[in-house]
Amino acid sequence: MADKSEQSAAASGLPTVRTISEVAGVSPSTVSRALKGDPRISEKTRAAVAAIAQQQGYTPNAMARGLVTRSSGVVGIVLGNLENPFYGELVERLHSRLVEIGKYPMLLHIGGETLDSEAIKPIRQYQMDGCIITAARLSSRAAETCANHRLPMVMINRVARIHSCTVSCDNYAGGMLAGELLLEAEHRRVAFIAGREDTSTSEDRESGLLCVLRKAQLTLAGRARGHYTYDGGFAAAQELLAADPRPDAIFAANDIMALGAIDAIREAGLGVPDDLSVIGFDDIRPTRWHNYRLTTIAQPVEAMITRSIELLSERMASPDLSGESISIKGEMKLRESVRLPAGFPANASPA
Amino acid sequence: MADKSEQSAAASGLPTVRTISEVAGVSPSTVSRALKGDPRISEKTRAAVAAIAQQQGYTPNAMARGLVTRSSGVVGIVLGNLENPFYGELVERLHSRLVEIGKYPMLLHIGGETLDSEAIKPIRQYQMDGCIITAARLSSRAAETCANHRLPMVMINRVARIHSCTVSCDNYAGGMLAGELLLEAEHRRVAFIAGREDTSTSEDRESGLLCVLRKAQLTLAGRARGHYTYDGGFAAAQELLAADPRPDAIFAANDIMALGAIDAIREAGLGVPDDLSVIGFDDIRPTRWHNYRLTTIAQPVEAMITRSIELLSERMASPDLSGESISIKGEMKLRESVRLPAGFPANASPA
DNA sequence: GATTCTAGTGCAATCGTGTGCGCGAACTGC
DNA sequence: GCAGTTCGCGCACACGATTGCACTAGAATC
Repeated sequence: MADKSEQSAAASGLPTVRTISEVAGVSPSTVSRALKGDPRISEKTRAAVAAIAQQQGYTPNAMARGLVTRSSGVVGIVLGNLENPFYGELVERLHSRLVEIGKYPMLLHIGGETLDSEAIKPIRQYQMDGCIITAARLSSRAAETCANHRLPMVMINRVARIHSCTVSCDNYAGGMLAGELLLEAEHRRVAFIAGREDTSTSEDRESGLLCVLRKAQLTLAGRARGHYTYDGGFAAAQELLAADPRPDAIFAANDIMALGAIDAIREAGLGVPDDLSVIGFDDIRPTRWHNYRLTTIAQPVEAMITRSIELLSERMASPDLSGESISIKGEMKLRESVRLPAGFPANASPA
Repeated sequence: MADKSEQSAAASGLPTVRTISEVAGVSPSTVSRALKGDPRISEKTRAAVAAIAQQQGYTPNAMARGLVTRSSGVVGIVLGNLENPFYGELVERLHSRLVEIGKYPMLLHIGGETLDSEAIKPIRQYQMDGCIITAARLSSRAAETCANHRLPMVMINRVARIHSCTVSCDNYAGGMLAGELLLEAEHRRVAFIAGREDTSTSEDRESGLLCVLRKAQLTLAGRARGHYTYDGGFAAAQELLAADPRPDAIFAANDIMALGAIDAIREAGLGVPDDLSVIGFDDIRPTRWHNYRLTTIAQPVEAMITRSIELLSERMASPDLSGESISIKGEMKLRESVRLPAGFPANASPA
């Protein structure tokens, strides 16, 4: 017995259940149960074990535990392009919420490209409990792997092409909000800067805008692609400005492109919002910078994360729950890149 | 035998070494060795095992492996405030380099605050192989924990208060570069916007600047704190502009603050670089935005990451290597926020 | 042809934790 | 006082991969 204890101590130097059990004079299983609060263990034993564990600085080995419970406590995270501050904010909050529920996030992938099966290998290697995906599309093989593995998965701002959960901002309603504001500000030549080809977010935001325009018997005064980047937005705005007559308002599918558009408009010698109004989507930090003061539709990040964690937790507890899609309304943030409608109260939000 | 195989298959559905071994008609140990390329296994057996593993879609269980090898393949990552795009860029590249060497990054902490011992718990739980820390300070207890654990650790842009490795930009030389450029541009009233109180990066950049000024028999024309944020830089610039005579150039300890400063200067009705030159540090994406075109000292991110991974790899292989500090020179990026020195070639870099 | 050597493989223990089942003691009820 | 129940705990195995050592078969040597 003493030999065994010395062996394990020599092996890693860190206390294990056996270390604790020998000090406490009980069996390893009792230690394990005591620390998990198993009701079969007497309160007296429990307290004694807990005290010794505390004093020895015991921390359970997550790998050993994961091996037998088949639950590693690890959640995979796939991030979009971090040049867009939106994802930075997202991952920061996601991280703390995951830690709160006792899970730790492992980075699977960063960047916008399609997620291939190589990138999701660690999901199987580490027997991940779940996965949160933002702004990337799974390759068909990768999706298949996830499905076979019955991996609880939540996609943020992505439509589900496979059986899974999604949480997104109500992009269609957001597009409508933007359109309504621009119409109230008496704009009639509204142009749109789209994101990437394959993203439903950009499409939905555009559809919302179009719906509102149609009701007012208007059509789009211009349309260009901005690839969700500043440079893309800049170039797209230049393209739109070349039209004759030029648009009097631009709605960009996200903030980064809107900022690019503002700079392009100004570089063309025009003023925002004097000559053109610009409205974005996301409400990232730089929209508040004094140079921009961009009016935008804020994504309800807090609510989206709360729901994502809920959906994920539920499915980690019962993997057979069916897929669910949640859509949350965004909120208009009125700043100074849109000409205010006549007699419009500065601090009110349009319905 | 058949029973056992069916049991393990039923347990998880995924192939294990045993599954492979039974199909191949060899023992699990042979499978393990064959897949690791052990020279004792004949080429014929190796190929057969590899083929079956491939066909069955076998992926080794990292937790089981980690349990016995005491190496989890996980590397902890501590990130600074992701509102600063610098860290976004950093983590994106760190991630891909880590994956290249077969390690996976787990997020330990995001944000600028001191790292307490709660946040680094997963290091022990998951028996992490190493840790990369950017822009956060360890609490004394956390540092002690790392030291006891002999955790290979590399800090990026942080001075080591404990026995470990650091990789940083040569902040002092960078400060000198900035100072020299401003003097060549015939500025004589140079002000500085500092970062947070406790950061050596800000201090070193300031010292470099001061050294150059001193040589030219000048002193700082102003100094304010910007807390490494846009708003902080904005407010700091306002404070500096209130001085009489006001500075004719501002060096900010990082780009985000420099951008805030530019906006403050313009909001005060002054021009950049006509009335004041502004220079930053980091070379984040927004410095290239058309509205700013900020001259800055670029951190050698690629080189810094390469060295960090090297240091970490070496120490994961031999944990007893002693601490090492590497400092890499940054590079001046000439843009338009600094008035060009008379007769200064636009595309040359100052010595 | 016997012996030594080597290449190739299998056995069994191990890492640290969780858990089904069994066992003894105490307690209850009549 | 005895049977049945409950309570508290330990035994032993499992999870999936790695690895030291033993073992076998064939080759090489004398």
